[in-house]
Amino acid sequence: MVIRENKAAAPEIAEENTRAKILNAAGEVFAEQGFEGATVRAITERAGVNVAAVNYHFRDKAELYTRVVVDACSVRAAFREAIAEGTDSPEERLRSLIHRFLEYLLDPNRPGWKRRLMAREMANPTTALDELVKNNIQPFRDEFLIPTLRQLTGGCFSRRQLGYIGSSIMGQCLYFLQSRPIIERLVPDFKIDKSDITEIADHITRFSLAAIAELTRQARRS
Amino acid sequence: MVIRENKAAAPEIAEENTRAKILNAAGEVFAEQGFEGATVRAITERAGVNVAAVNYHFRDKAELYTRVVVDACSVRAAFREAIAEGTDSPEERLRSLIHRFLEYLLDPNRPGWKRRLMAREMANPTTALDELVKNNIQPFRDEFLIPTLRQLTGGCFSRRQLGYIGSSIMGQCLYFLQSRPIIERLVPDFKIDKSDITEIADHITRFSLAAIAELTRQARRS
DNA sequence: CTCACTTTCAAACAAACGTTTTAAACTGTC
DNA sequence: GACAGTTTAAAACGTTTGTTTGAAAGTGAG
Repeated sequence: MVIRENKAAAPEIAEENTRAKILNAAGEVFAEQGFEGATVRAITERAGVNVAAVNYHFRDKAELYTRVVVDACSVRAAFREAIAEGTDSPEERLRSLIHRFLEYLLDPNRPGWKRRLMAREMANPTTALDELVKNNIQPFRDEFLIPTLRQLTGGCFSRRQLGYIGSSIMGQCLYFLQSRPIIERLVPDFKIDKSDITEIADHITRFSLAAIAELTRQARRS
Repeated sequence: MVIRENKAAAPEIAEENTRAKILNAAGEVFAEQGFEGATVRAITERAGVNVAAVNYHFRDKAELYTRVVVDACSVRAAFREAIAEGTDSPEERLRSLIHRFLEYLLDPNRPGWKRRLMAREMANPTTALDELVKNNIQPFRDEFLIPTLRQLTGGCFSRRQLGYIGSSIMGQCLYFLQSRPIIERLVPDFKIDKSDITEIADHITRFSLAAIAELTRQARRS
């Protein structure tokens, strides 16, 4: 039985090789050219495999795209665990949420094409965006961010207002993913590495906590 | 000579008709499908003209796209004048800037395809984005927003920090353009009309002024 | 009405595209 | 080595695409 175990594993690895090559190459080409602009021949050429391999390993080009995009947008396991971790104060909690969200959006250790594909998907949605929102963004917002904001503001604001505050925070974070092409044109030599993410997160946290504190003060005064 | 003037005008009007039809139809189709996904036949069918008309009136599909996108991103004349208008206080000025920027991004009186095309262009840049940034976004940021922030903060922050504050404000505004597909999935029945723009602008102004006031206070205390 | 220019149109063109087909090569089991 | 199943490859297929072509129709001036 142990020998059979080994045998079953071997073809899996071989299959993974061509298939993995296609997935990676496809990710890059789709990120650069979008779905329509990317050709199966460009992808297979970059992968170093034969053009028929796409239809052997995937039903068609569209299925390849969906798989690649879903993978790019999928949550890193660490993300959900990290945002679920308890932290001491609501301030600290918001800080943590913002840091984690930015890490999810901008992780420099992930291939750049995943980040770019995610940005593309947000602008030109396919069904993958449904998954991205349902699995990652909506839980982040509804289960963690808004409740934290409710704590921070001590019940001073309506659900609608908390929603707007939430969008202000998410908008600041998403700016660095979605407006990257704009930023690069505004700020020469713009790049994001680990320390930049921390700096950005620190700024957004400071700015947002300051806003919340002041808004809460004003609300309590009236 | 006057008669020749009239004659010259007449064919211009006729030419504008087919050409305008193509531009409008192209705008819609490019907004829906992107450059590669949009076919010349889909565009001409929607425009109700012959497929060869595209090459008669425009050099090729790419030139049609560029013209359409540049038009979609072009500044409304009122926008530049409005943001150049003097206002009383820096607070009022920031309010005005935010309102105008949002109106530029989200104007419900403009065809929806222009807004969607602008969002697409930001995610998948062509040369049109260079123009958009250079003509609209960079002046807005560098000539109006940052100087206003400098006034509001009374010289407490470095250029870098003012840049971050600027990005926080712009990120909040761009969120409602760029993350529209996300918002629509988070918030059922989401729509933006004139009063929504005002409400959003009011929120972003309040949030941002509160943040700036508090951050400035903290900076002065240390 | 003639003429020159403009605009429109249908057909054609050449290339590209995603996909299919078929056979060869590969792999693993008995 | 035979066999069955998997994987790879090149060629072919049918369709689509952007563009070109050549002629007809339209327009306006003299």
